[in-house]
Parts: sequence; C-alpha cells; structure tokens
Amino acid sequence: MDAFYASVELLRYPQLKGLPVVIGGGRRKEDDLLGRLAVAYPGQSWGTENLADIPVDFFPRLAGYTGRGVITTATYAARQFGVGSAMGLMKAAKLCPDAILLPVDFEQYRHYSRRFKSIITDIAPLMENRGVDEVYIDFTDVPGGQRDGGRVLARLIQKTIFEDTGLTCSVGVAPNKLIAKMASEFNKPNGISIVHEADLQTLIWPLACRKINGIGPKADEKLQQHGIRTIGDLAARDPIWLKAHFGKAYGAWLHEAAWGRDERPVSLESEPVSMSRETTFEKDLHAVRDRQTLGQIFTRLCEQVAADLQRKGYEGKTIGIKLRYDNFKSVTRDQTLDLYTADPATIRQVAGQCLKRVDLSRRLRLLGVRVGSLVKQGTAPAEGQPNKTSETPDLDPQAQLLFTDE
DNA sequence: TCTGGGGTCCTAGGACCC
DNA sequence: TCTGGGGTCCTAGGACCC
Repeated sequence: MDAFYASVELLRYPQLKGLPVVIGGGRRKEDDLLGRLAVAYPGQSWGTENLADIPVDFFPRLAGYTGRGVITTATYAARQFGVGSAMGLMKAAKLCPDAILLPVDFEQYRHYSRRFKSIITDIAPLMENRGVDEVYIDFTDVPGGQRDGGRVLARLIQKTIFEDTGLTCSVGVAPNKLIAKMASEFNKPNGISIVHEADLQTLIWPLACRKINGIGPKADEKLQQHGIRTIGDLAARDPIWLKAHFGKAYGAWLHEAAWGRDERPVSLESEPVSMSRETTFEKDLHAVRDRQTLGQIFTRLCEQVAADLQRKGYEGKTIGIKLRYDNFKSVTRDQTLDLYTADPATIRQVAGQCLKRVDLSRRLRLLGVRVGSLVKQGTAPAEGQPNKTSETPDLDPQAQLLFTDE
C-alpha cells in the first residue's frame, strides 16, 4: 500500500491532500484534534461526516515538536523535504517545520488493512501477510493470472481496492517473492512493475545491495567495505568468498539473492510466536527515584500483554522483559515456566523476577514485557519435566527491591 | 535534535539427556 | 593421565522487517 498510514488519514482529512503530512510521535495535548475542536467551535459536534470541514490551519504542525517520537509514514509531498520513515520528529521538524503532524491511529489502519486484504483474497486466495500494509500473492493458479504477464490481475486488484477504499497500492510481479518485492518499488505510487527472469542484469543488478529484502544497514556497511555496492557487484563475487566473510548460511543466501533465486513459497496464515508491549518514556526514569511510576508502567504493560493474549486466544510459557538504557543499549531477560499462562498476575510476577537480573542503576528510557513460546489457548501440551535453566545471578540486590516487588 | 512499537529469525553457549 | 557424540531446550543478543 502506498504511504499507507498517511493515505488512510487523507481519507478522513481530504483537505490535506497534496500537503506535507507526517504520521507518528507520542501524543501531545495539541495533537488531540477533537479536543481542540471542541474548544474552538463550542456547540459544534465533530464526527466522521464533517472532519473534512476542519480548516487546514487548524492542524498541528511539526514545528516545536519536543517528544521522542519518530515518523511512521510521510506523504509524498513531505518526502520532498527529505523526511521519511523512522526519522526522529525533532529532526523532521527542522527539515519541514510546516508539515502537518497527525498521531497514529492503529485501529483505523487495521480496519483498512482487513478491507484491502479481504479484497485480495476474494480475487487470489493464496495471500501471505507481511504486516499491516503489505502482502505477497501467488498468481500462479488464479484464472487469468498469466494474462499480460500478470498485469491484468494486478490492475484488477488495484482497481478493486481503490473503488472500495480509495487507497492506492503498488504491485510488483515476478517469478518469486524476492524479485516481486523489489519490483513493487519500481513504480510507486499506484504503479505496476513486471520483472522477468531475463531482466535480472538490466533491472536488478544496477540496484544498491540495500534494495534486497534481508540486507539491512549492518550487512550493507560490511559489503561496501569490500567494495560491493550494487547487486551486480554482489553477484560477481565467488560464493566461497561470500561464505568465508559472511558466514555459511548468510553468505550462501547473499549469492542466491544476487542471482535472483528464491524458492520460498507464498505461505498462508502462520501462528504467532510471541506477543509484547513496550513503551518509551517521555523522559528517562530511574529505578529508585521513579520507582512508583515505573512500577505502574510495568504493571500496565503486563496487563496489556495479558489482555492481548486473551483477546486473541493464546497463552505462553516464556515471560521476558526488555529494557533500554539512557545510552540506548538494550538488554533482555526471560524465563520459561512449566505451565502456559495468559494471566496478568503471573506474568507480572515472573517478569518481576527477570527484572532482578539486570542492572537498574542506569537511567532507563524503555521498558517492555514479552510472552513467547505461544500456543492456542486450551491446546497447551502436557506439562513437561521441570525446565533446565541456565542460572543468571541476580544483580545489584539493593536497586532491585525498590521497584520489582511493588 | 538523537533514535517508536511490534514482530521474526538466527546464532552461540551451556545444561541436560541418552 | 585426558575428557564421545548427538540431540533438544533455554537464554541473550542482534539483524532485519513493516
């Protein structure tokens, strides 16, 4: 989907079309549009039917943003200013102070996500979810899937989604997922791109290695150090050399990817492995000095993850925590139980034990709670032998007591 | 002016078992 | 007088993705 979050917001606020808009960030009072409208226009009620009447000048701007949020999506107009996904909003505010800032509304995005996905599965049932705004589709056995190299079906999907939701998407058609993903980037927004096996050298090899789904910033940096910048450069390397420098499995995969080879099937629904909740604080907190605040946040995270599990019908037996220190270093601790659970009190208790095994003398910027090793509720395998645990000793007992046992 | 939240998968060492 | 070999599970960290 093209600029998905932003495009969904533009459905509600069409008056913002063509303007630089970014979605993201923590909530500020100024971001509470409806609250501000109630003050500015007393007696008028604002609902789905007249949101389009809100004057553009009324929307909050990026200028003066002071929180720790990042951009999740920017409209194409905003991208002109050099702002984009994952950029800190403070930095974005320097680049484009007049951009309109809207808070994220996952509820709404999930709603449109379900809608466009159900349109797709009506047309082509073999669909794989790749998050809220992206899917892989296997056209192979869909009637008409081969017409004009897949272009006919791609167009049908685009048209049907647009007519139902008003949203546009970009489609890449290729012999496998790896190339299709790259192809989908060629013609954004609202484009279709078809890449055949024979187009590898002309269309794929000139691209930066980073365009391969699976080569991130770290691998790219290392590749560049060896003079490998394009996928063609990568394809030219001896696979034995790649394995020696990048590890057996990853080296072999790099070679295959550069040659456009990918045998992964388009797979239908898969079971979740873990669920988690985490939060970055407005300001760094200290285990001792901010003990009460941290205790409340910690309990809330446990309750939220328990509620998520129960709502979706899962329970897990590995309970873990994650901290991020003021220096941005993260640590995790987890513990596996003999029993599966989705109970907030149990999660709170075990997560509290995990907290005792980390250094709490540094200030914290993030706290998270995770439950893993999930099974569908009621299908928990029989209780096994007691766990073999590799003991990690408790640290800094003084600091621990202060908020872990609240 | 620092850097969200929710995930998956991989690696590597140690415990433990046969 | 020198320490097997294979397998699984647990834990921690990290890369990567949307």
